[in-house]
Amino acid sequence: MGSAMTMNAIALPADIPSISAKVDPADYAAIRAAIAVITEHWRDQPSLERIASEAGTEPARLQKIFRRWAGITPKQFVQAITLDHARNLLSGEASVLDTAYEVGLSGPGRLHDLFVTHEAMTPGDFRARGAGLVIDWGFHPSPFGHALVMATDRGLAGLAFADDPSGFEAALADMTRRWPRAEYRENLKATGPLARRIFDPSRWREEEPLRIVLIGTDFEVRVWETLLRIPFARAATYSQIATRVCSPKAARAVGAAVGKNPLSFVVPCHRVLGANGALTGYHWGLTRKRAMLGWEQAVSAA
DNA sequence: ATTTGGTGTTGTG
DNA sequence: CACAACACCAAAT
Repeated sequence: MGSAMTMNAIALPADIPSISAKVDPADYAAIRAAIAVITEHWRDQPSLERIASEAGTEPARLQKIFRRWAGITPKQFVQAITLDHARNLLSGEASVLDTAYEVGLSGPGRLHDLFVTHEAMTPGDFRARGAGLVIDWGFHPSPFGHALVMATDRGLAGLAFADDPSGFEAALADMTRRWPRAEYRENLKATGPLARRIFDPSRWREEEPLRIVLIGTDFEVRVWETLLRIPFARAATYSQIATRVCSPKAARAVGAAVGKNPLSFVVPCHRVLGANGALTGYHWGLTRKRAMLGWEQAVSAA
């Protein structure tokens, strides 16, 4: 970890507002450990006892909090993340993206998604107009660890993750580095409602779309827009996205752009897999990517 | 199983 | 302007 960035004095308020979902976010640490174990050993279908012991938890407690988090048991989760299953996410039919464009973001019979309206800001715009841009930020609990929410008055601009408070500084530095000219201020009052809404599917409403601001190059923004068309609990490959945005050969360029997505989860870069169904990479850790995919499977099965 | 060669975009000098 | 780096991919060892 580089220490050139001295981002001291991150105030940690005592009263972190908790999200209203049925998930107790404090348990994510145990859940994350369990998922890490599962990720390592899913090939040999580990038992609940083994998962719990290797994760340093009691089986009964793990069963309970995991179920509250995902709606399914750790054992079912093991089945949900096998390679075969990941391949199934990639479309049975033509292409998830093709059908998404035909049907629209959310059609009948398809799960609702986090409705989003976006406006793009090119780096040029940002430099010119964003000279006085103020970004409010705050850490909030989420089903995937502590979430760093960053917002402007024009909408949500950044979403990052940290496993525990010791990672806050790094996460914040990672994000502020992307828009060096902006002015940052901690403001939980502004970011709290966004955090609550983003991670609670029951609050996703078509009538009140979530406003987001995409700050990136032309190409990057086009890639991120395409990601928004991948339906909930489904997945697409890098080359499918490349075909849509540019040329099928551009898969690698797409990978680079996907990796720079500043709005993880909201812009669902976790739904992009390699051509063989393997999870290729994730800026905030492959474990978290698996957690998000598994969580979506569980939520959509309900 | 691993290696290789072809790719588009971006950041750096 | 050139060049390396990249969350890729298919084909050839």
